Amino acid sequence: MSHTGRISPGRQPEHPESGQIRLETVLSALADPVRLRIVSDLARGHQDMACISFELPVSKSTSTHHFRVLREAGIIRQYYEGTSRMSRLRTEELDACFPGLLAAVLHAQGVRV
Amino acid sequence: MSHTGRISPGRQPEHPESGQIRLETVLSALADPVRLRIVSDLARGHQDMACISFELPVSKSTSTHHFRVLREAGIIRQYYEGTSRMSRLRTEELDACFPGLLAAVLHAQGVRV
DNA sequence: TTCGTAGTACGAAGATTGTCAAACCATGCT
DNA sequence: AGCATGGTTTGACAATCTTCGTACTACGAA
Repeated sequence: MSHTGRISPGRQPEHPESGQIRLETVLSALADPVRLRIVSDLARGHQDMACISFELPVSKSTSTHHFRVLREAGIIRQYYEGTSRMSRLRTEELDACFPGLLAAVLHAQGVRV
Repeated sequence: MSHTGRISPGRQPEHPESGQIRLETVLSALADPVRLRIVSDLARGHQDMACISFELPVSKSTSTHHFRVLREAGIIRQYYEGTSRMSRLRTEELDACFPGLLAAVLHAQGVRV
């Protein structure tokens, strides 16, 4: 883990910019139990987790799908670290777009903010 | 509007109780442009509107569908007044279940709370 | 270079969703 | 009674979503 962390071209996942994040897309992304759990886990202090460490009740490919939905909605940011794909919540950006939204969702999920 | 407002049996729409309202269902219900607009319109002081007065860009039956989704999610309460079905936001109950959620969504929609 | 690990890509199957038109029902008015 | 209005029900269709297994790629370690 001491080197560059080089990434092969075409492996940088696409993220929407803050200004492009749409409310409906965010709500839609959060309206799924698996994704809601991913978001809750991330907020519970497990920032920058690899996909594998979530222990989701779905297959690998389904897992990839859900992370992509969250990423394309603008809810998480992902980057590679070795073969692992790390995820973190885009908390500040999301709060700038939709103040209080993520906090309300997390609070409803029992995550203390 | 001076009389009893009698309702034929079987026409009282079913609503979930406060305790039965689920976050995922609420998020899912709000993740649609037509329904988001209905909720915004209701919040913009048009409480207790008949379905007809929303001027939605969909057919009658689709309109019925969206109002049902909102009602079954616990977001609106509906009752009959003559042949009209009136709707109102379940603001307090929703805020008791998921504090700040509706406010955040409405704020993101440009509705001042 | 060979192998294992972490994840992605690609169908495909099945369920859900948003939409409509047509037929229907309930209420109020004439 | 008859009619107009507001809404519901039904059935259909297309699109999207969730899920999976299989095959594949990228990286790190031996």
